[in-house]
Amino acid sequence: MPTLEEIAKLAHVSRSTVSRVINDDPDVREATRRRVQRVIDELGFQPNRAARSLAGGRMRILGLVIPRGVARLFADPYFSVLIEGVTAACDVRDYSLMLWLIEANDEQRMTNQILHGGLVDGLLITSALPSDFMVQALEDDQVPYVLVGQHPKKECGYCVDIDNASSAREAVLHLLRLGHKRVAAIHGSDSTRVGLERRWGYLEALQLRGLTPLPVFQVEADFTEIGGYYAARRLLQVSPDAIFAASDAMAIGALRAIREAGLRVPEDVAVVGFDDMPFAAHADPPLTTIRQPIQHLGSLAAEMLIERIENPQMAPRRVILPTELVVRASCGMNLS
Amino acid sequence: MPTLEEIAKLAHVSRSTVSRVINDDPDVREATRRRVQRVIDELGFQPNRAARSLAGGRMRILGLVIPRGVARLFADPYFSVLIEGVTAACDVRDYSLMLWLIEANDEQRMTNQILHGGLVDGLLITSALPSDFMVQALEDDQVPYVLVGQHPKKECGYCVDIDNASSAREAVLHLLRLGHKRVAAIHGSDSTRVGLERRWGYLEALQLRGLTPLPVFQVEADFTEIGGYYAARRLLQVSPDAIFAASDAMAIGALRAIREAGLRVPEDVAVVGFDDMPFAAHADPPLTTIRQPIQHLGSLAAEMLIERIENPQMAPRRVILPTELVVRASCGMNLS
DNA sequence: CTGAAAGCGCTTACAG
DNA sequence: CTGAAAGCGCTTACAG
Repeated sequence: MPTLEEIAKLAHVSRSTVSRVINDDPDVREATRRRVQRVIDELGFQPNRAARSLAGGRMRILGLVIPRGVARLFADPYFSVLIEGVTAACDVRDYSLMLWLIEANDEQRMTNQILHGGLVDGLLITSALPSDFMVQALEDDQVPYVLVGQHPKKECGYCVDIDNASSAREAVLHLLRLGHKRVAAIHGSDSTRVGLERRWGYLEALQLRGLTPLPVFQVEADFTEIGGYYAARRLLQVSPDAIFAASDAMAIGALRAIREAGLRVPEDVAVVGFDDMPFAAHADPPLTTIRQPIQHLGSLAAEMLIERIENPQMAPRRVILPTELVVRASCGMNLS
Repeated sequence: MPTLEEIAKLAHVSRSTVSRVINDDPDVREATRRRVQRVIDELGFQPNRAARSLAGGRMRILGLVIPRGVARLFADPYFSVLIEGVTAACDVRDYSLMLWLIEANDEQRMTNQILHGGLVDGLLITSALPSDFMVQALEDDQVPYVLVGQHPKKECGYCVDIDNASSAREAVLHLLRLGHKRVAAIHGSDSTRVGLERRWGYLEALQLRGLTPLPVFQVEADFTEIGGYYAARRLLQVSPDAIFAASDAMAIGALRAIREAGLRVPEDVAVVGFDDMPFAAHADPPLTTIRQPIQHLGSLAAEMLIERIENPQMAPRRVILPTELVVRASCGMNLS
């Protein structure tokens, strides 16, 4: 691989000029630029990243931090799709993506290592993750970051998210509109923001229709299929005619429990999920759910982070992306 | 963030010595090492990665290249789990992981960009991906790489894989042992190595038992759930009593088709999958399948790559990891 | 619009 | 066992 120096020699210019061409500096005469570019193309020159970073103070690398355990549990497809969005945005802006799966207990060591050492210019962090420690470290060290989803406690300055509460409310209102009377919920843990907010949505919907939420109609699970399965088994004892599950994975588990109980979906029990994971459309029956724009969240977060990196003065910004109720067969379609 | 220079000053040594301490050079007096280390710890010093790389010629970064389309289609969990294995190995050896999802048509540009520019010291490549172009470029440029799975055409020098053919053979032999007579196959495309080899295994098993493979009992699909669904619908027209699906996703599709046809699994039609994806155990009924040690493949590949990076003379090495037949309910358990 | 020069923060022979 | 010095390949004011 040639160096910038050699390109300069062959193009009969200085290193400075080659550097300017590489960096799209407008102050280069067109003829010069073309001459240099031709040499670059001929030799297939790629500027050395380490040198560029050392001299320029920027790596053009974003870090994406995902909690290891959650990556498996919560929803594999979520992270796959998120990564797709992030890489798409990175490609456009000529950034690269560095990935960390971090252990909850290893957070402190990792944080230090990731934040400093200058390997990345900024961090994309999934909301489930950051401990107070980590968020504080990010703030203190003035490392550019963007949260995907909001932090459980703090109001985050820089994040992209959806409105979990109003989305859940829409899902439940849909069930109520269809005539279901005994709408139960499998909700995620209240210790997660997502769990809490989606549960609020459920409660709001009932209250909007003058219904009293019954404790026996609300069972907590851990966002997994198996968790949803057991939660649904408990709920079936009180004969709901509809179940709102706070994640598609839990909804799938509920479908299984309902089938095993010899009941039909949606005739006996309607089900609505949340997320619109790829498998939701292929469930039996296909799952009515709330579509999260996951890929868009990823690309938006990356774009926001890059903007923040390139403009450290950027004011805090919280973007809430709209969701969409995707009506399929599991909710009992209203044909009137 | 302090620099090495400042550490040197505070510890009353030269930069060289600080550098040696950081890099675990054994030729440092114990007392000196301790003194320097203390200053490092006190200031939380992290050596600058760009500078380190530029001077040392190594980034301590591995690149993982995944085809974008396939990432979604083939099996999300596969890549999630693979990444878990890779990052685990990286953590141990103090490497970081860079991720690229690349478009098939964008391969050439990406290859050039990834290979040169020195952003990564080596590449981990999923076998589905590399075109002849890419593999050739890797060889020509002497970039250290390790394939996960084998290349469709070339005998790869450095790769980790499973034995697809013999694993598939075991799965089908298991069905035959259970007394199934009319064993059909939903196989992947012959244009993929995985598809081809798993199909071989199916054919071998039949032939070992003196059975003649019938063309109508073999339907090709694309490794997806929906593909498996349609393939199974076709197969059901010729009344198989068992179906070997070359991936769990396809097996799930087959389960759905069988259920829709009013047949029971495994009483009417037994089903065996391949991969042991997380969802296989929660299928209805739970899916008998071949367990791939995906995480282990990932960590082994990363270790092999790091070894190759640190010892460019490393001889070619192909490691085949064992698989395991996981018997669940979908195959019709033999209780004798 | 272009070039000469300093500097980014490390590593690594080379001396001693 | 330790230090002085060169060098890794770029970027970026500063001149002109």
